[in-house]
Amino acid sequence: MGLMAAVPAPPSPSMAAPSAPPSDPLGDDLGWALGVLFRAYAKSSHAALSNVPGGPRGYQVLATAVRETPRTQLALAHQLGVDRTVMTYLLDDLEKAGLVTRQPDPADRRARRIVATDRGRERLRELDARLGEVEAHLLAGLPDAEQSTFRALLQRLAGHVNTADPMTDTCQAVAEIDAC
Amino acid sequence: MGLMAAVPAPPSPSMAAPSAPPSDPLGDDLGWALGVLFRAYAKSSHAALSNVPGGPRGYQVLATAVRETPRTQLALAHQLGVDRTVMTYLLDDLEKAGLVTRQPDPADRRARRIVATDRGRERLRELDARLGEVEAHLLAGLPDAEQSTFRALLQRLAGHVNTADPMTDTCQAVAEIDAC
DNA sequence: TATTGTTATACTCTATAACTATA
DNA sequence: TATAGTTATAGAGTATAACAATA
Repeated sequence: MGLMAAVPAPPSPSMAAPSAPPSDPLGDDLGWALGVLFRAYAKSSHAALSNVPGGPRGYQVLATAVRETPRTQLALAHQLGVDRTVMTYLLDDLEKAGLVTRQPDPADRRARRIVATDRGRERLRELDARLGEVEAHLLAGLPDAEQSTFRALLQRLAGHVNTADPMTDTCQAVAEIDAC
Repeated sequence: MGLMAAVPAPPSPSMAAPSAPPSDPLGDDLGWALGVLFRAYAKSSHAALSNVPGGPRGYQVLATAVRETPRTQLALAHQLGVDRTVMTYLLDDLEKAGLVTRQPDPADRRARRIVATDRGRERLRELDARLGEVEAHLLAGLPDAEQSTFRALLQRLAGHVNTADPMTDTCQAVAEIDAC
């Protein structure tokens, strides 16, 4: 049983991982492999997104602003799973960089709609191209056919995991833990 | 291009993730799926390891102490990819819990060899059982045959990624970034 | 009174540097 | 002088709470 390293909470991304799977006589090592792959992707995408204020999360905000109909800050925060106070900082920086603007919501004068600027749209195209390279490079160790297989299986798994109630599931899987 | 949420550095584990892949007209969404799966595993394993001081990293130290020949703190730190100062705190807690002991290195009086106690060995067995359940549950959305396929492909990918020089690779993948 | 967004404060975790003891 | 381990300090990043404007 491997377990990816440094799972819990890297405040500064301690993305270092064990260079070898902890001796696991029983065979496979899902946690370790998953952690290695995730960290590799996180590291590469972080580099690919050094262009965006806020890094990966700034990218997500920008992408949502470009691709979906304008949303309020709070809606954006919920959708992306970040705190609303963090969203404020993120938007401050993105707006300063001229990639998005805060516009008054005609229906609610408390709220602000986040819309991408032309510059933001253009920037997003660059970033998506870079991310495409990162993804391709991450899978480069596999022949094409197996890349497709892996992507498909991963997608299906993520769909299942995402659909299921996370907390219920966690407690089912680890029934003997009292904290649940 | 999805990109898992909150990639960079959750000081407190902001493990929240977008509940849906950012609209991606081009099809697949590797980053999002990888992030969802990783976070699900991180969350479940964190719960499964609430029993160990230091959480997932405490588990790794314990597992290494049990399964490999005794190592010095510094060797452990390098092997697991953590700072040596963090290793001190980790070992303080593990030793306080009676799971490992610091023993003098006969060859170097500066160094300490980390060895697991009987209690530590027993605890590790429990934890491995729990992690096994977590892994099984994570893959439960796939039929058995495809679980094996996924595990095998993931393992191969992790092997490749881990072998390649990470920094060189990152810069190759994102050639236009000056920071490299 | 409740809610959107902002600001200020405290907390968590990590990395940096300074210190002790050995080599 | 360099290294193993410890301790103290500062830093990055998040969450909590208090605040202003509006509903």
